[in-house]
Amino acid sequence: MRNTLELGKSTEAGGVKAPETLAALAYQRLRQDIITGVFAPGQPLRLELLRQRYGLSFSPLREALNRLQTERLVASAALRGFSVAAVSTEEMWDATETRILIESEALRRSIEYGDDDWEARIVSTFHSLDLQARRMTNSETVSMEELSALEARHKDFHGALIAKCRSRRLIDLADQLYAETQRYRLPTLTGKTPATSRNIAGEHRQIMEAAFARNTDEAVALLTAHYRRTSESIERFMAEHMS
Amino acid sequence: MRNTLELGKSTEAGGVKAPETLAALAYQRLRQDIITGVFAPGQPLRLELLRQRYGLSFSPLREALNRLQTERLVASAALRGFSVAAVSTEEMWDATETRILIESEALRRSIEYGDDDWEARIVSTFHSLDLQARRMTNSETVSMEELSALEARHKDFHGALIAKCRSRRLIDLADQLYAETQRYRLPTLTGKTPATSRNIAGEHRQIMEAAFARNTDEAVALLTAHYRRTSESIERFMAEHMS
DNA sequence: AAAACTCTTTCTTTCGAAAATCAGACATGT
DNA sequence: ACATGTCTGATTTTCGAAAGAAAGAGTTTT
Repeated sequence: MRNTLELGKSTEAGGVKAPETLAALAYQRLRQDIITGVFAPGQPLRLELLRQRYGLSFSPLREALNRLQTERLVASAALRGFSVAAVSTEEMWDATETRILIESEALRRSIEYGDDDWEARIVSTFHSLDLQARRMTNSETVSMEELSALEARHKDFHGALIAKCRSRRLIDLADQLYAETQRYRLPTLTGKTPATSRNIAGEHRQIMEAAFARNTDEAVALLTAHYRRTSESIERFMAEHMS
Repeated sequence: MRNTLELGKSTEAGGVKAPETLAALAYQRLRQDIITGVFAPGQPLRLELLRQRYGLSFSPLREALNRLQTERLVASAALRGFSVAAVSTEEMWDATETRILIESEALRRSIEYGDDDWEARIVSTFHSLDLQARRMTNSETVSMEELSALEARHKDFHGALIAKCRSRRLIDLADQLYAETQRYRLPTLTGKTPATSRNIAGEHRQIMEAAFARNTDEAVALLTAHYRRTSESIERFMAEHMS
């Protein structure tokens, strides 16, 4: 009896491609479940548990876990299996500052090489993000679906900013670091829903406008401040609420 | 019958740790064989072949290949297996410029935080590298062992420069990018043995001295020029010798 | 001859069981 | 009581076989 490789064919929005092997499927689902906090930081990832949860065998799970390990979302001890990577302010800051380094350079190059198409995509993703954010501030209840939709739009916007940097490596690294830092912004960790404390939309707009004005240094400074503020806010929260 | 996990216990020099699982062993050996050109760029990596070559089963090999894929040393098509990542001037330059970005920042921080211990290690590794290089320029024949010894010393020196940057991520990224760029410096690709065309030792010494003088901008500029010169030289060679 | 189809071969991918290892409980001796 | 050693159950890691997919050869059809 075998899982007959009938995988989701829909090429969904938000940059998620249909997996072509079970290992790729395991990677996507595990990654998502770690990023969204379904599995808590530090929690052991027992193979048997995952096998049941995803209906897969050891091999594809193991491959997925190995990939996630190199992305620092999963930790593993020699013969003691895997666990969700732990969180700490040190790790958060290292991820944040590395992300700033990568995205600053990527943004510089994108501004240099960016064309009409680039601007169009930024405007479009900014608008989608803004719309989703407004929709959520108006309603009292925030569903899980809306939260992940907001997250997807947010990711799209930041992706659009650096899309024209002409470096596969910078884009992939930004992607990785986005996933790492996303874990720290989770309501399960910070207790509050995003977009409440600061004027996030305003910061995004400022970055966009500086980029369009080809004001490179200004755009980079704004982006840097944007990321540092977020991490500082999380650091404050963690200091208060965790012993 | 099973491979009884009796792994090399010796903690060898050059930053190679004894593997604790067969998957880790497979990773190390495969990585080395790809970096040193035992497997040519673009060459398919058939599982059966690897199984025989390393005396391992599919599972550990597959895990190793997956890890190497995220490091861009191995490429894989959906259901068509793995192959050694192809080489191209575009990829080389992307790797080079990304490396410059990472190591420049890492060097800046290392200079800021570096202590006596840091300087000592740089002096020591520079000396070892210099010694090995002199040994090789004097003798006519260059053995494979000497070449890999030189490579190890070279890696140690560049590692020592950025060792005190206080960022796991920057160090690991530098490591990865070192491996990527190393493939382009291979005699099998460039035709010539290293350290012949330029005054490599002199460039290294300049970087070291600028770092010790806490002349940050100068050190970074020298390091950048060092890497760009190498890639330019390889690019010239490739343009001449490959159609 | 070109296109479409089937068959065969080759290879990857997945599975589930077997082996190896670890962690903790229990017992033994000092 | 405190080490020290052994056993046991849980878990990871590895293996080899089986299933599935792709590429190419040969065959038939248009």
